Amino acid sequence: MANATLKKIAQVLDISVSTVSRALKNHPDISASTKQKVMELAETLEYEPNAVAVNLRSKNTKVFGVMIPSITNNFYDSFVNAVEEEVKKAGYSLMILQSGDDPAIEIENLKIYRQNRVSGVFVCLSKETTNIDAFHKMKEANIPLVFFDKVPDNDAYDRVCLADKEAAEMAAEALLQKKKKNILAVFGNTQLSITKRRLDAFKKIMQQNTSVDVAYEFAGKSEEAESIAQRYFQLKKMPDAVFCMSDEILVGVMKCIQRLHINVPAQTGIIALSDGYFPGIYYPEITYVETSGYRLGKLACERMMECLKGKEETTELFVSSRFAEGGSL
Amino acid sequence: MANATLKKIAQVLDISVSTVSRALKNHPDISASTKQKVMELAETLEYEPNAVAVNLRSKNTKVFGVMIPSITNNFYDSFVNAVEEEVKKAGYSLMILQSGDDPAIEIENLKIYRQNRVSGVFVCLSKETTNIDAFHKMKEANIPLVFFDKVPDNDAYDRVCLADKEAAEMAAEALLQKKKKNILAVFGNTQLSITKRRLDAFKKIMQQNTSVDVAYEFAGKSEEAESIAQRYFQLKKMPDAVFCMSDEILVGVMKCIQRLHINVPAQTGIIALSDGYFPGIYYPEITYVETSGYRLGKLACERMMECLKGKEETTELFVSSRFAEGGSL
DNA sequence: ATGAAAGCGCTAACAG
DNA sequence: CTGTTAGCGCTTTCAT
Repeated sequence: MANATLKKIAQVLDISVSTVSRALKNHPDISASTKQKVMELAETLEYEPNAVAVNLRSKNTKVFGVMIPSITNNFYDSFVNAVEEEVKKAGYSLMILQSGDDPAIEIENLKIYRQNRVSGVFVCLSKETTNIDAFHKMKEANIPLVFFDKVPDNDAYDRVCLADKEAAEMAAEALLQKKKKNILAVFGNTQLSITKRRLDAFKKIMQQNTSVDVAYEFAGKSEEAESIAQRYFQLKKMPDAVFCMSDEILVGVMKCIQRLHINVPAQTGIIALSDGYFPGIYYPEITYVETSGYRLGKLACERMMECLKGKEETTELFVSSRFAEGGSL
Repeated sequence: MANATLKKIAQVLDISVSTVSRALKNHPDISASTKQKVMELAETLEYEPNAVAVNLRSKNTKVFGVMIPSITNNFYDSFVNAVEEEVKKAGYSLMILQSGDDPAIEIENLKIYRQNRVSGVFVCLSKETTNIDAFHKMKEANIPLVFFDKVPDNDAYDRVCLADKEAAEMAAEALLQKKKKNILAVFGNTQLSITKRRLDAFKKIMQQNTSVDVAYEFAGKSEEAESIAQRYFQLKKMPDAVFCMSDEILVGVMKCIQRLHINVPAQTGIIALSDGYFPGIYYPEITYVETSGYRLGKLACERMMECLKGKEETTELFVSSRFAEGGSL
């Protein structure tokens, strides 16, 4: 007998709906005998509370939105994985919407979140987003927002980010320590704040050391990274190390390395910023500085929970980096 | 003025709630002038219907559940990606829950789906699931179920699957055509129905050709595949081709190939069953038979939509395979 | 063309 | 200890 309701139980037992409601919640007011009768009947009727009704009443859906450019991406995956794991403990579920890096869809999605009265939204901005007015509406609707990874340049919002600066610095220092002199550094889309932060930090370290040659290149996709690498490794003076800002770039560079049968680390060293999966699929494994989507997810959850508790001040939080020795440098 | 309601609009305009409701829906009964007034006010008040209330009333949440072992998996990703893309067109959203390959969590998750009165659930069984009684309850609750990939062995359910048989056959035939004589065939967890189907089909083709030597091995994870490959490639008589049942296995095998500096395809050929991303990251690119999570997602959606329209008979549907030449065979 | 009323399933203030 | 009542926001007969 599926889809039993409080009303049905009340009718069978000839008591009031509110008594049933309270009994099921183990309310102290209700007598033990009534409680038992109710509980038993609920059991046999396989009663399950209607979350939709509860939501309407309580004005709390216990659902978080997660908006990402695309779910087909290792980094966002592990973020989502962490968030799902974490919020489930508090009885929340996730409503995941992809923006496809399209600001118009992004706005659409926010509307869906509003209409569904989600308890909060985790958002990673699309590459194309420049105007964040649409996000103000969420504030007005009292829906807390926690931005992650691609975050707006605006102190009015809560943001959790990778420690891009720190990570890029660690990688740069590792390169210097290994006495690399002729480095190819491949970064991603220059539009992105994460690219800028990583680039600035990397450059800063490198500039302290004038004896090192660094070529800076930018690739939006794996294929571009591959052809950039191809170009550099065909020079008479091959790079003695490559820095890859992301997994996507690493994958492109490594394809070139395989194509040209370049020996790592003998002929050239490789270091990447990565979440950790891709560095492990190559031999030798790639040395990387961890930028963990998983830990970012956990941090974002912490922050979200604080928002729910009514924290007012917005902050920008960072996930620290970790150096992981592979064997490629 | 966020969170306007029909009631609020009605009060301001001094008309009834039902009129407002109708006006907003462009109901023919309502006069043009009233409609206009209502629409305008709704606009300025930034009225947005409360989906929760609508759901309660209509008993239709317009949310689908998606239950997968883990979201951190390329194949499920592309499945989810396709589903999200597709159902959005019909105004549905997704509630994704991970089972972590734990049957107990699976049951928990079903409960969450029931309580939230989702319109249907897409489910990929966990590796460990043997008893599917818990899924019967969903039927009783009138929540349609569409199983995908790891499906129960039970005709009472709707299932959409990869054409495992066909795909394995295509790969086997490609190996024969290339005159490979000493093949290492690595499959996944023997418990899984998908492993069985692929293995059976592959074996059947191979057995028709007695002059070919095939070693069958099984690996639960990438690392195991790697060490299996390692073992075989250290034999005096190296395999002249490797068949990889999945991306996970391919990744493991390729790591070994890199470690031992084996030349592909000169020294050994590689062929895989894959969704297409991983084969493309190696050089030469890996020849594979496509088993697309994306297309599976689309198919699953079609089936779900039919269920919603009240189709009674359950079916098992297959996504056809496609041969993709890489250069590794 | 519009309104009143009932109800989706649940909770909680108030009353007894 | 239990019941009555009201209401969350919306849709939909049924009247008028």
